[in-house]
Amino acid sequence: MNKKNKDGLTEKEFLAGYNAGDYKRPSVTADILILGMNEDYSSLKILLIKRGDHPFIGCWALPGGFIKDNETAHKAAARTLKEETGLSGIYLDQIYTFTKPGRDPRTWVMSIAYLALVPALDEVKGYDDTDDAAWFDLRFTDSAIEISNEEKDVQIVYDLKKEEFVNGAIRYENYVPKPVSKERLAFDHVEILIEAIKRLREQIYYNDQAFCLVEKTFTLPELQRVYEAVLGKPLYKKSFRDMISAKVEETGSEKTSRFKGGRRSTEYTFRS
Amino acid sequence: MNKKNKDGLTEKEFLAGYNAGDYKRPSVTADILILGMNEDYSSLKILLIKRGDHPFIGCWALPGGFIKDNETAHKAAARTLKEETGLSGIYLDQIYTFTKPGRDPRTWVMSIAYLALVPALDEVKGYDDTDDAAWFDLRFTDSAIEISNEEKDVQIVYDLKKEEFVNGAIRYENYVPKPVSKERLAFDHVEILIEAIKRLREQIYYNDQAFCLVEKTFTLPELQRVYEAVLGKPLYKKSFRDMISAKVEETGSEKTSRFKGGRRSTEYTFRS
DNA sequence: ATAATAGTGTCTATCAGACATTATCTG
DNA sequence: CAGATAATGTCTGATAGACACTATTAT
Repeated sequence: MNKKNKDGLTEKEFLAGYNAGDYKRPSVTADILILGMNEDYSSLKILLIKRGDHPFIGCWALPGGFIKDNETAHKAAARTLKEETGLSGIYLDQIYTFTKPGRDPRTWVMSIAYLALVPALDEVKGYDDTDDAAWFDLRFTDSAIEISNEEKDVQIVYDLKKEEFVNGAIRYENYVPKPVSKERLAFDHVEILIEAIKRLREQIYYNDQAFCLVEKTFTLPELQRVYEAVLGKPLYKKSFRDMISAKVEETGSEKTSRFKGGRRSTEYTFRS
Repeated sequence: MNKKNKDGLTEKEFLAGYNAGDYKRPSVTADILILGMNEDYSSLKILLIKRGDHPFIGCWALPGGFIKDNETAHKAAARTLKEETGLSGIYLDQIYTFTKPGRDPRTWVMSIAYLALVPALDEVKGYDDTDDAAWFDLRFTDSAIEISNEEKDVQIVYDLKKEEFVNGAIRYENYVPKPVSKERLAFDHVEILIEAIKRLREQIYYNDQAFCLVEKTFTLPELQRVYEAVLGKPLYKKSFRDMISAKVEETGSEKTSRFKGGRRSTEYTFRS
C-alpha cells in the first residue's frame, strides 16, 4: 500500500513536505450553555460570565474558551466547565457550530456550542455570587426569553418572533430574537441559547436529559417540574406519570416534598 | 456607551490594537453527505469523490472544501455542493463538527459536517460516471454499512457494533464501525455518515425530510420507500398512509407506477 | 388468468389529554 | 379542620401495529 501520487511521492514523503499553506484560519472556541434547575424547581437557571474587556465589555456571556490543537472540542468544553463550575462528569453534548463572519469583532472566530446539564444536587457553591459569574433564572416561552437575577438587578429580555425558513422542499419556523431590555447577551450567544433549548425540547422525551437535572434519587413531582421547565408549558399529572413509569423505579423510600405542605412523596431512581 | 477597559481603551481603540495572537489555529472544512434515492427507490445512494492525492490516495471520500473568512460554513457547503453536483436550493443542514486531533494526518483540520438531500428528479447527470465522482448504493442496517457501486466494482463494508456510552446520568448506544472490506472511506468520514443517518432517522417524522428526496409530485408507495430506505426497516402500508395523510394532498392526477405491473397510483404533493 | 402493485377496512393495544377523586401531610 | 401536595381512576380520541381484503393494471 505504498501508493505514489502524481509527483511520485509516497504518503510519508508527501506528509514530510506538506506545507499547511498561508490561507487564513479561524480561531475556534467551545462555548457552553450550562443549565440547572432553580431552588424551587420552578424554572431553569443558566450560568453566565460577565465580560471584563472589549468587545461587549460589561455584558453577560456564555462561558467558553479556545480549543487547543491536542484536544477535542468536547475536551475543551469539559475543561472550561471544570474551570467555571468545578464540575466534571455531568451531561455535556455538542449542539451546533456558529460561523457567521463578523460574529466576533476582534478576528475570525467560530464557536462550537455545547450544552451542559447540572444535577440539582450540585448547587455549585462559590460560583454563585462572585462578581463575574452568576446563575440567572431562565424563562423561555413562545414569545419571549427572560434572563434575570434579582440580587444583581439584571434583567435581559428578548422578544421572540417566529419566522419561516425554507430548506429544500420543506419549510420550518425559527425563533428570531429582538432585544427589548437595555442589557443583552454578548456576541451571538442568544442564538446559541435558542438552538440549545430547541434541541433539548426535541430530544428530552427519547434521550432522557431530564434525569441529568435532578438528583440521583428524585420524586415524580420534581421530575415533572423539570419537564415543564424545559418544555415551557404545564403537563397533565396523570399522563406524565404514565409516560414516565417505564423509565423509573421506586427506591422503596419516601421523601418529604420540597414543595411545602402535603403528602410525602415516593422516591425513584432512573432505570437504565 | 463608550466604556473603557482596564487599560483605559475604548472598544474602537481596543480593536484597532487587537493582536490575533500566535497561538495555533485549525483549518476548518465543510464536508457534505449527499444523499438521494436510487433509481428503483429500493435504497439510498450517496455521492463520493475519489481522492487523487495523499493522504488516503485512491480512497473514496465525502465532498468538501475549506471555509473562507468571508462566508458561513453553510455557504461553503452550498458552494462545494454546487461545484460537485451543479445543484443548489436543495435541503442542506448542519449535522456535527468533528475535531479529533490527528483526524487529518497533514495538519490540524476540523470538519463541520453537512447533510444534503437530492430530490429524485435531479438525476445529476454528468456527475454519475466521471472517474473521480460516483453515486454509491448505501445500505445501513443495525449490523452493517454497505456502500457499493457495481460498475466500478467497489464495495466498502463496515460491521457495526453497538457500544454503550455515558453522558452524565444517562447512557446511550452508539454505532461503532469496523471496516471489513479492503477499501474504506477516507479520514473519519464513516463517522460523519453514521451521525448523519442517525440524525435523519430521529428527525424524519417531524421535520419531513422525506419530501426532499422525492419529486415535487409523488405517489405514496414512492414516499413509503423513502421512509423505509432512511429508517432501514419495512413499514406497514396502512399505518404509513394514516400517518402521512395529514402531510400530503392529492393533485387530482394519477401516475403509472414506477414499480412495474399493477394499478395506477394517486399523485400527491407536500402540504406545508 | 396470473402476478404484481395500489388502496381500504377493521381490530387491538397503547397512550396523551382531560377531568375527577382519593390519600396524606402541615399547621 | 383547612389547605396544600401526592397519587390514582376513568373516559375519550388519536394512532401504531397487525392482518385481511378489494381494486386495478401489465404481460
